[in-house]
Amino acid sequence: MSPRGKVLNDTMRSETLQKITGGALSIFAEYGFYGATMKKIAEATGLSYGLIYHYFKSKEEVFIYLVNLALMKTREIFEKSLTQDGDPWEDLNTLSKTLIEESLTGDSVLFFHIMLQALAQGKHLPELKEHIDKNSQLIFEKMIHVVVKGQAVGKVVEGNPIALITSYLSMIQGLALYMFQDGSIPSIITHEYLLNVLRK
Amino acid sequence: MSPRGKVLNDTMRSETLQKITGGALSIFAEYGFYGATMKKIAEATGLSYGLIYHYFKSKEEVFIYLVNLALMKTREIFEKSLTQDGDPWEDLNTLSKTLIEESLTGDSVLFFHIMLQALAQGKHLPELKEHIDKNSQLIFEKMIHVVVKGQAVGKVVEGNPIALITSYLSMIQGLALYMFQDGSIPSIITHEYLLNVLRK
DNA sequence: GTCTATACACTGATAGAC
DNA sequence: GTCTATCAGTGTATAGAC
Repeated sequence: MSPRGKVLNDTMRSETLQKITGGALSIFAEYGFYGATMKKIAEATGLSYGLIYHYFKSKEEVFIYLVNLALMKTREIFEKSLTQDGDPWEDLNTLSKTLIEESLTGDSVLFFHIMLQALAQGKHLPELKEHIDKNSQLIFEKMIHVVVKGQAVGKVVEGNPIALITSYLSMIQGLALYMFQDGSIPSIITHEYLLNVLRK
Repeated sequence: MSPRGKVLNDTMRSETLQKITGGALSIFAEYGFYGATMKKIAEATGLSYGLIYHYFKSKEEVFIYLVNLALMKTREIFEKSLTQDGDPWEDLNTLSKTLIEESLTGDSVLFFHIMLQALAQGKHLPELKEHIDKNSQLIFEKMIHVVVKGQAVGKVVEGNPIALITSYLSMIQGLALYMFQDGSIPSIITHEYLLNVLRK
């Protein structure tokens, strides 16, 4: 999972490693796991081909490393926004605002694209599927509390909470896909449209 | 675009061609354009490797053919559902019901997966992007009329119609992505959750 | 740590037998 | 129409010089 088995998740070992992961992120996001090649990644970083193998032992390991990074960033957003100690609708508002205004803009959207590629093509990377499933479940559990509480106070629309959350998360992934093609879309989409999914 | 340049879109030339497109559909849907190989496709059809090249001149041509098929099926659904001569909300209800209950179930979902793969990785197939953009625009135009009319009669929520439609279409693509992983989700998602995006 | 050169398998596409 | 055999090019990963 982690390169050379010693790198911590919070701080990168060296500047070179940052260059590699940065280049790999953009290439994997654009071409997917199979379409990305080590040659393209090397060219994107400006470094030499063989050097990547000094930091990662395989292409698959680079990809899994980046997906885990994306999973961590995503979970962090959900955990920070859903404080669960005040108005549940306020939590959902903060979450939606953060997702639309921060996660789906600039370079941050690359992490969503990586997730997209992992979901669309990662069926044959078992280790990947495990991590994704585990993290998705944690996010789901976190949201269920807020949604149910929101329904109790009459702010969230009726319906199966699992179905509502699935709808919500689906729209985010779908929006990320749209922004893949056309970068001009985000400007007209505000968090209010995302909240429409849950609003009573 | 069309195999050997003479095949009509409505009727397949032979049973063999159907086998090829069927196998190719499932492989492309699962692996994406780059991850799919002609060998895998041949194995999925049960036919020999070289035979595919008797019907299509390249892997790219097979993919583009299938994406166009998916685009046509998608457009057909939108055009049939949005009659535009009655209650606009009724149109949106019909559309949502068809999408959830027919398009996102069984083998039909493979066409959405193909679209997903094309959107996620088709940036470097220019011919593809053209067709997708053209068809997307037609769908958008068709929907705008209904959404604006729905807002006029107070059934559709306020907001930028383009943003509302983008939200709606994003959720569908996102749901297709979810069903890629977990086939059990569709059972709890009804068209009502999709309509929540537009409901006032 | 960083680079170039290379081994080796796989892929897309073609040729040609039946 | 259908098949097997094959070619040229590309891809991952490694070896080894500096």
